[in-house]
Amino acid sequence: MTRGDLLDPACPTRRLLDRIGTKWVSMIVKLLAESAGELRFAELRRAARGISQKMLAQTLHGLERDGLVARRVEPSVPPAVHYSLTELGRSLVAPLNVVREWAEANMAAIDSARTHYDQR
Amino acid sequence: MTRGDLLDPACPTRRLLDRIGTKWVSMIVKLLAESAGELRFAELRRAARGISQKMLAQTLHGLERDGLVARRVEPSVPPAVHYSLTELGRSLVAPLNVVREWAEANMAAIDSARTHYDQR
DNA sequence: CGGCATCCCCCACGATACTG
DNA sequence: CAGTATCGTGGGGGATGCCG
Repeated sequence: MTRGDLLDPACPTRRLLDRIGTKWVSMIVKLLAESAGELRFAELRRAARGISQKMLAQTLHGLERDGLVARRVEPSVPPAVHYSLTELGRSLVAPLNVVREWAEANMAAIDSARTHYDQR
Repeated sequence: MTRGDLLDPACPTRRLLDRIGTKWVSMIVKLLAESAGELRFAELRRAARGISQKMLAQTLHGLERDGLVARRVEPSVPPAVHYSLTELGRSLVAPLNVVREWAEANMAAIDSARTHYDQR
């Protein structure tokens, strides 16, 4: 077991960051968490401003593959596909919120540091 | 203000993840946090197995620019450069630990989900 | 409606080499 | 020792178009 060994490529944290660090994951998890239920593909597409069809589908498939998101297909014409968080997915919401709170509290400081640094 | 609007490219969380999500950041922050003091370039290089000189330098500069890491040059021959976490950097350790704990607790479940998914 | 398929670009990252 | 410089590549990601 490589527990705690962030230096190892197999380290859980490193692998998790490889996933949730990807551009759209935290956004989609947040949208599904707030919806408190299911969202359709088009609804997600509208809500996630700026995302391309390709990346939305790709991200959702990745999340489904990881067991974080459930996909339910309604056999109608035209087809309706609904996405929701699994229990595992919901358990990730709290950790993400911690990160979000830190970011909201400290990104201004980071920006400020950056500006000063760049002006030297 | 774009507070809480993860959908906005200017959103703090999104921008933070763009930073700490980068391959080596969490690793270096962890090493500096555990050292409880300063580490030299070569020490970091040895500790962060697999990192290239280039990426180590690049990541450290990025962290310094963001005010998360302090750099202290000892004017000797050969030169000795010491890196440490700033207060801002140290404040990021706790949120990262939350993510790490979630990862350690749940990555097995994710891997399991992935395996099952792939075998269908 | 909910996707794949395709093309293309850019940049994170690695490998190697060189310097004060 | 602690870096820069340069080159090359893989894959993340966008734009567009087609399909059941």
